[in-house]
Amino acid sequence: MSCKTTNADELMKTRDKILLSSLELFNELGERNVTTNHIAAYLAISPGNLYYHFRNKSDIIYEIFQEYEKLVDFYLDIPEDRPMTLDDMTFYLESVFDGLWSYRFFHRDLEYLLDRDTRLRSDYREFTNRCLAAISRIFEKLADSGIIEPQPESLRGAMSLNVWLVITNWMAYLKTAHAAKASANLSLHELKQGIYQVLTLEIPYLTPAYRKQVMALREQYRPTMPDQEETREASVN
Amino acid sequence: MSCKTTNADELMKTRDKILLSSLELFNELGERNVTTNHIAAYLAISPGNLYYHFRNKSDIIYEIFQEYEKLVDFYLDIPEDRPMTLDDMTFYLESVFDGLWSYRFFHRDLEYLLDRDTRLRSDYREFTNRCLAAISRIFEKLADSGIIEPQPESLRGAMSLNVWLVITNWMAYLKTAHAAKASANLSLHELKQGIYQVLTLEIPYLTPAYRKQVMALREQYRPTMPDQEETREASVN
DNA sequence: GACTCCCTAGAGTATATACTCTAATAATAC
DNA sequence: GTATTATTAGAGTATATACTCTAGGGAGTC
Repeated sequence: MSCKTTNADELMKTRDKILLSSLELFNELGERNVTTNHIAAYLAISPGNLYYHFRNKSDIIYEIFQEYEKLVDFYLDIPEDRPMTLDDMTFYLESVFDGLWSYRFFHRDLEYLLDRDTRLRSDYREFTNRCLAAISRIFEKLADSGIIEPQPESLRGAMSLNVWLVITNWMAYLKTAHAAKASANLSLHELKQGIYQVLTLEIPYLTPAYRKQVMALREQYRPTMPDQEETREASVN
Repeated sequence: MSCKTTNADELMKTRDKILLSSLELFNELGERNVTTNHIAAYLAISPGNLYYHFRNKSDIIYEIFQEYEKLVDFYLDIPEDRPMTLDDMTFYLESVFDGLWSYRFFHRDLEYLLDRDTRLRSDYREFTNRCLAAISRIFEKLADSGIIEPQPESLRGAMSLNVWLVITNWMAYLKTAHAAKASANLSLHELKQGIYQVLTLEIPYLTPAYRKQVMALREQYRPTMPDQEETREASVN
């Protein structure tokens, strides 16, 4: 998570280097703009070598998705033996957006990817359902802890879905509506302003006891500049 | 809106037929899977003919976007000379989802399209801002009419953005998480269940006077089957 | 040294895609 | 009718893309 490994690590197996570089390139350029030949060239290996390790591009993507899945599942594991704190909630939010950032290529071309790979489609479907269940469970436990008012299950389901929709669409919003120029210059910091939006959804349900605290937390993620961000261009890539 | 014109209309100019068929094919198959040669073949005209009318594929997409923009702008024109009713709100919601349906290819490959066409990028950016402003204005007028409680402007802004995120991501959610098999079988009716989600966002802000009415309205859009929809496959296409 | 197994190079291929070019035809103006 | 303009056909092209195939190197093992 913290070590900034450039892919050219000599200690790494070729197979892992392919996965890592593919993820890097996909995130940077979009899956659609990254060919297997690009990946091979980037790693300075031959296409034949790449295809020795992976049957095709879909297999690379599928394996990257499985890593993503594993990461999110790990973070969204709700401990059932203790009440939930505000810190827990913050951790979940931060983690989810971290994951979204690390595998940000995925949601960009989601529909196309799922059309091309039926394994991926059904896996992703289940993944979504697990996430929705986790979000709903978080709401439930937040209510148990007196942080938000308890809600009937049907409403909780719809609320969880809205949270999911906001989270998974936040990146696209930033890249399409926010940045005026290229889509390259986008930071994890900006992405996390999505937390502000998620907490906005919770506001009406906060208990008086916790309202102030959560509102203060939310304030920490408030977008610095609501709109204009034209000033920085020469940055990444 | 209502006339189901198949594109082979003899009365239509070739240029318009190209636009119409392109939209049809894009919606059905996704822009990424539709080439200019496909479009020409579908219309039974030559590629040369197509390129006589449009310099390139981007120009076709750009013009389709302008139609989309015009449609939504038309529907989201808020009359300032009278208070807003619940029927107005319903009309806005229905209209927005109608537009989303008619140009559904657009949001699917949004990021790629904007990367390829800078005109489109800046136009879309402004389009988004107009939509957000309209949503915010709707909230304001709903408060004026006593349908929802009035909210400070900053909260209204964040709420409007959440509404926008839910609306623009609802289609992707349906296509990726809902349908188990192909992504083809998706109906306008299902899409409009997104209205249920949008109204879910409003619930906490409803005034006692209107709560019942809006909740009843919301109920009309409740998803029929929350999840499993495997049973129908042989349908469209 | 020979055998085996894992890995790699790199040229090559079938297919697709966006787009061009030339010539011809239909429509319109005079 | 003739000139002009708008439209169309259809073959063709440069480039890209996912992927294959053959040959061989390097390291361990007997």
